Amino acid sequence: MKSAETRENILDAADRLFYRQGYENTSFADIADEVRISRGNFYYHFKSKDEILDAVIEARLSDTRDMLRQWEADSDDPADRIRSFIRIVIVNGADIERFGCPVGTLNAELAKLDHGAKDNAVALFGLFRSWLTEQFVALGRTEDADDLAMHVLAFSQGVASLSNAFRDPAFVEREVDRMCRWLDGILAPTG
Amino acid sequence: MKSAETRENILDAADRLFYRQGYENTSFADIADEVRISRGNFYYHFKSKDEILDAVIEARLSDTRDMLRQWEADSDDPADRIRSFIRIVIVNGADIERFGCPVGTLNAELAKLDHGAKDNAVALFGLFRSWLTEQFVALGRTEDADDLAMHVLAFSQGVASLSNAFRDPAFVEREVDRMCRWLDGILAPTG
DNA sequence: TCAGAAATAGGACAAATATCCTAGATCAAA
DNA sequence: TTTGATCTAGGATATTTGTCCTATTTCTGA
Repeated sequence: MKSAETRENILDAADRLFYRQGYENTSFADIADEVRISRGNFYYHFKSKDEILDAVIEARLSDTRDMLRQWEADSDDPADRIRSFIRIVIVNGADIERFGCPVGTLNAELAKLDHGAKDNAVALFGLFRSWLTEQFVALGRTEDADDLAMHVLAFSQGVASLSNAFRDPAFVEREVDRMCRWLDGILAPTG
Repeated sequence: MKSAETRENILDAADRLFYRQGYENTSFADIADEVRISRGNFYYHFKSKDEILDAVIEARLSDTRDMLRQWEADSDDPADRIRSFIRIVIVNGADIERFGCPVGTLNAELAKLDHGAKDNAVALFGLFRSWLTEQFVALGRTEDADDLAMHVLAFSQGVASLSNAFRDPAFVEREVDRMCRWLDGILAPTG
């Protein structure tokens, strides 16, 4: 069945273009050109632009789950896992400099468009949020685990936003270091 | 001369709509409807959409300078001034929940559009950055004043992004408190 | 091999949009 | 009051975009 492959190609191109150009600013023609497919074929696989967006978000959710699982596999230490998250802004530094955080910028755009898929995009944030919360719970911070998770999320969004604006890798590294020190402080409180 | 007034009205409407709907997603018709003016009249005052964007950013730069001056007038204490900045996310909380940070979201959108006005938008960030830097210098942190300024900026961007996603005022307050405690730590180091 | 289903191509179309153009209205100064 | 500049309205246009439709090609199972 060739269908699944074409669908996958469309999805990949849409994912990439939505990230780089934004959802609204990406046309069917853009995607079709990238996949080297006709608009007609396009509509055979996706009935509307909204449907592609839903599928793209679904794919990102799935990819994110895989990444989180990978981080879990990489280390049993919740602190290490959290550090894996903190370092995303370095690992994906080049893309973030050019296009911002894929989660944050999609969410911001959909909020402005008042688009129905915004909740799905928020679910992407939710994935990181609940995963980070789990790690903090595992570290014994049962009561404020969610607050700490949100703090770490906020860090990554702030760094991504300014990285996209000023394009200064040194700033990103400094903030990552600072965040890691903060995490160390969480682990071994001085009080 | 009625001209200046009409131009001002167009600018106000464009500013508001660009913030709420995004630049790309706001059409001339949208602005014209809001101002109750014809498209023709429109083009008498602005030759292109890009020209309006430039003017909007210019206006925001001017408004921001006024706000910073006001904060300077409100207190001679640099720490108080920095706290004024930190509290923006609460003062403008309602708008940020719905539309995100006007600076950050515009910047993100223009980066994706690869729009020439992106540098102007970054200048908006730059205004806050240099102002915050000045305050930290006044606090005696000459060496790392800019780093600290960027850290405070990153805070506001992170909080704005997540506020826009999750719409939780309690989170915003917690992060503001945390940031103020961090600032206190800067002022009176324990070491 | 062959019929029916699946997949693809590309033209057609209506709506939206940025921009242009021209005619009419308004206003300030002589 | 008249004249010329300024301002405004709205139609015209070319382009883009999302969507639909039909014809053709490719694949699959009997």
